Amino acid sequence: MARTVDPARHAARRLGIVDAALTCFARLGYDGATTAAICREAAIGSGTFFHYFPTKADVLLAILELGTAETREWFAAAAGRADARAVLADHIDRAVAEAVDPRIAGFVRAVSAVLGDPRIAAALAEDERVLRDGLLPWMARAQDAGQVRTDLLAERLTSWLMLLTDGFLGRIASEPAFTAAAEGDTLRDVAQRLLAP
Amino acid sequence: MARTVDPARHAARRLGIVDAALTCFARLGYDGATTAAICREAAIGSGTFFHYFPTKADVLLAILELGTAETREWFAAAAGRADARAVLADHIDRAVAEAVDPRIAGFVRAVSAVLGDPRIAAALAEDERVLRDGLLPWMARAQDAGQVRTDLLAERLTSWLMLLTDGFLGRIASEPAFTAAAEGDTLRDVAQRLLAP
Amino acid sequence: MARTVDPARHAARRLGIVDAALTCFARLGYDGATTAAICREAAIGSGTFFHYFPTKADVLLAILELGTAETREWFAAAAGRADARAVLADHIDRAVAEAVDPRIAGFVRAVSAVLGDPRIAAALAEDERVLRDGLLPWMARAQDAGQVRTDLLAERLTSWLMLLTDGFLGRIASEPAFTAAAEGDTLRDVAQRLLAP
Amino acid sequence: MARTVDPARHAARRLGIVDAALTCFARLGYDGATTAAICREAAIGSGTFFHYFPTKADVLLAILELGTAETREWFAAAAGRADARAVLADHIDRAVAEAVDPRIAGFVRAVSAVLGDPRIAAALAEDERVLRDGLLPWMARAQDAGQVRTDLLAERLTSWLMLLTDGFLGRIASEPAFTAAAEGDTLRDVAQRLLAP
DNA sequence: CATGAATGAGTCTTCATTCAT
DNA sequence: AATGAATGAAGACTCATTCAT
Repeated sequence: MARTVDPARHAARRLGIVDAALTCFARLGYDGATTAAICREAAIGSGTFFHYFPTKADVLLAILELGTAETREWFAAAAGRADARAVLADHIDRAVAEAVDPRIAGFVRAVSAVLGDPRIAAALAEDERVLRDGLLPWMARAQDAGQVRTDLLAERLTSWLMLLTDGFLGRIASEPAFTAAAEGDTLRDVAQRLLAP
Repeated sequence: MARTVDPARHAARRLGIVDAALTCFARLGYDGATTAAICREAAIGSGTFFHYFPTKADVLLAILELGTAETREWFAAAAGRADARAVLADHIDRAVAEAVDPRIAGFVRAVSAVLGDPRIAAALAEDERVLRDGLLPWMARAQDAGQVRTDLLAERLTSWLMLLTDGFLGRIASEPAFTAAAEGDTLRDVAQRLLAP
Repeated sequence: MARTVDPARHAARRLGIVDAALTCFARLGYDGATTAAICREAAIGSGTFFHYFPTKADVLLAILELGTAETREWFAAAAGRADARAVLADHIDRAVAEAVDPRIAGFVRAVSAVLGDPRIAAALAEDERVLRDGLLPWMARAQDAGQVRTDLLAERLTSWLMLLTDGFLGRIASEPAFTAAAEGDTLRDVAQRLLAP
Repeated sequence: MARTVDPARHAARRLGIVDAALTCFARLGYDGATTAAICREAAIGSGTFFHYFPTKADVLLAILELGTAETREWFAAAAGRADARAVLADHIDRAVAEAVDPRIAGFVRAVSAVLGDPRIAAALAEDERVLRDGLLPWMARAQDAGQVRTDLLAERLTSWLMLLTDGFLGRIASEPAFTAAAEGDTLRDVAQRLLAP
């Protein structure tokens, strides 16, 4: 009776749950997304759910960590590029591309409902930190290169850039006519206006 | 036959509950803010809470409606002013002033957790509508006066202005170092950059 | 400061509450009839209610005791009559007459929901006892006079007579077409058939 | 993939809850029978209760429907019999047999406390209807055969027969000395006297 | 005397989580 | 590994009752 643990199968199933949870969190909010609802969406039994995740909060953590990892990779890939301003522009593009998945905005909203949980607050802070740490050196370099304004510290400029992309997501969540596809160009323009020397 | 109606006392008590609820919602999120917690904060018994509000959701609605009413009044007071660009600028100032209460940002986050409730979704939509309907004519007038750019429709420019103020609140909620006091001037500057022809 | 306690006014008000309570109990059942509902029906404040009755159960007790007292008086008035069978017949007539108030049947149902309360169980038992003690001697006398069957003890015959009048009330409560007016004659006939030697 | 559905086990457990609820309703009335009390009686956790019944009212409905189904079956089995009067007599016997479970009378009382709930009112009306619809044709046939009196319409005679069996239950509930065993014969006799031409 | 605002004990119900199969 | 029946802690809300005015 050779148990074929098949890690690929395991990972696939896990991802299926993560995806179902993302859908449910986005649609119903964190508390509204009962584990039962997630299991229904993932077409699994509740037992299976807790076989893959010890806690409901852990799926949310997994989603957050997935995002954080992607961000980390994106900046890792950017390492070595020469044009700092271009990296910042590409970051905006990436934010627009991400916002095309309509669940993202809803999910971001859902997360804020659980900031009471310290693990989730930590994961969110980590996500912020990775993004900020990724952006900050490029912002500084762009300043050095005279590509962006220098009347504000790189730290604050970075915050404002993040304000822009976060606000972009928020608008998508609350205004049906406001879509990533239609407003992406304006986001690029506004970021340009924000950063312009 | 001494009627103890005293509407002033009633209103004061009601406001006390609203205030306690705002505090709790901001700190704990909607679901985290149990009615018990709100009652503790307001220093009342649970019975009293439900004497003033039929439902937990109704306090939240009351808070939202208070905000909507304030917005309505603000625009009512603005009616008749001549300089449209100045009205828009004052709106930004108002947003900054409002964001000085650190609970506001947390509250805004908490609300999004309950969008499943149709009454709350409606109240939030109404809040948006009142703000948008208040801003839109001024934006249009400012365009006519050549005070703001005309390459984007007034509707979209308004959305972007709202994106900015919402994002401002969001940043305050998630970044301790980002305060209304310190960043208010930058908000004014960025709005200026957004709108500049 | 001569306090005019005016006992008449007091009694009238008390009776108003009793009447409102009877209406509510009949319509809503004991638990369904909240003190708030009774106060609304009686057009008084909740404070006034508890000014007249220490407890919700006490109004119900008052209603029961009113009924018991009436029964007691009825039998007191019958004392000295000669024709036992006629007294029994008149008792049936009285039961029919009472059942004309459509609230009675509903009230009887409502009471059974509160038999858990020992005071109410006692009051109900007392009501039964008074009725039984009132009927029993007449039943015995009627047997002695050869007016009713003697194959069953007077005690059991009395129980069966009560079964008939209680069942009559129950039917009125559950079958809209079954009214005291329309079925009173049949009740008299069936009682006659029950008791016939 | 071992499915633990085992419908037999499920049905058994469900029945156990129904039985415990019947006991509690009979002893404590509907409102007095808290879900906690029922769970204690059934030796299950509160969660289990709501795993089987969405609502406390639903157990009561289940009990009622069980009774209605039994009645339906009884009349289905009687279909085709020749002697209508004998069917009516057997119905009386069935009523007596049913009344041997001392909880039945208490349960019947408890139900009347919840007639405010439209679902329960409907279920009770359906129960009545099934019984009446079952009895009526036999009563009519018995009249045609000259086995029962014809001075009252079959409908009214049926009501009176139901009055008798309901009153029988009521007496059992309120008079400890009045038992189904001891008074069953008298019920048969009184029914005979009621129906005799 | 009359009132109704305030109270909190007690209820039903939900839902994340465990565990035997 | 996968399942879903069982669990009980926790929460929203109701309502009889008290008491200051």
